[in-house]
Amino acid sequence: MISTRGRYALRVMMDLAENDNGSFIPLKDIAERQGISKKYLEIIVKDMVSGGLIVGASGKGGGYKLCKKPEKYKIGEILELMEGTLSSVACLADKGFTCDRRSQCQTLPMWKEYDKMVHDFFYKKKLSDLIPKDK
Amino acid sequence: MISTRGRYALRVMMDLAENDNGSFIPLKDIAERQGISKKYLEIIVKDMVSGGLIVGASGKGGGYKLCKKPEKYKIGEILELMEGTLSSVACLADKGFTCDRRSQCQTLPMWKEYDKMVHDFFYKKKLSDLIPKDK
DNA sequence: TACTTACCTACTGTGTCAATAGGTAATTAG
DNA sequence: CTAATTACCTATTGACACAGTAGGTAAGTA
Repeated sequence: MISTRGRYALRVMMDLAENDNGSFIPLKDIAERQGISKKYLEIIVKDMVSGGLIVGASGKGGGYKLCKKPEKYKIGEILELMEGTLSSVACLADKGFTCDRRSQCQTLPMWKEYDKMVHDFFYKKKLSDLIPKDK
Repeated sequence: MISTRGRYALRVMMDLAENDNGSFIPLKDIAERQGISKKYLEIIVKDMVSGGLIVGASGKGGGYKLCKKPEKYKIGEILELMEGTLSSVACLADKGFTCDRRSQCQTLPMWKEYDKMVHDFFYKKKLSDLIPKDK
């Protein structure tokens, strides 16, 4: 289940794309437009900065800005950064996961097939796909 | 992320299918074969009975049994029963969920598309698809 | 009657989710 | 230089789910 972290991050990205005017956009504005607690968004946006999705600038005139064009962002990279993984099961999500039944596991192929489908779905979609053009 | 409830339930179903000999199979045997705590399985299996996936019988010679042929079970129905929902977001999972942004939500179509894809994937797969034929 | 098996209630430790609270550091406008 | 603005930081909280464990009761068979 996609949590608010991923969903809010997506909305922040969309808000930044839709309200882009070349300068930085304060979080206060985003929070008000989106109807999300600014305090909570701070945590989310912080991770988006450290994850390289957006850039932040302190001080007056500061705020946040996309660092790529909306069509360059894949929805998958946004969700994966915020959710940690898009994998359906622990044995595929954790890199160092060990399972002594792995070789004989009869469900693993299905989970792999599922994971690939999910990955493809979200990596085919771009941030720009979510924004109405007639704006 | 699919939890142990769903994954273990799947393994119990497969175990029942593979070891079917017409009579009831004790949980003890299943737990040993699968390497899962019997105590924990009790909780899971209880819900599988009340959900109508399998039938249980008490007393000596008791245990559990499938109530349909393996090819009649859809993986989706098993997972959905155990996980509560397969939906990706709360606004689609909860029936009584209200969101005042629903009408203007720009991500909802994507979530709906995703949910449909996931649903189709797991409802196309049958329990029998997971069992090797050369057994 | 003894044995086996499902079924029931209760509890626990760990972790995540979704925030809230109260600060500090950086930057700019006046 | 000062005040205002803004990002950024640490800590805490309550609720809840996850993954079990523990110990008992009811049901059915040999």
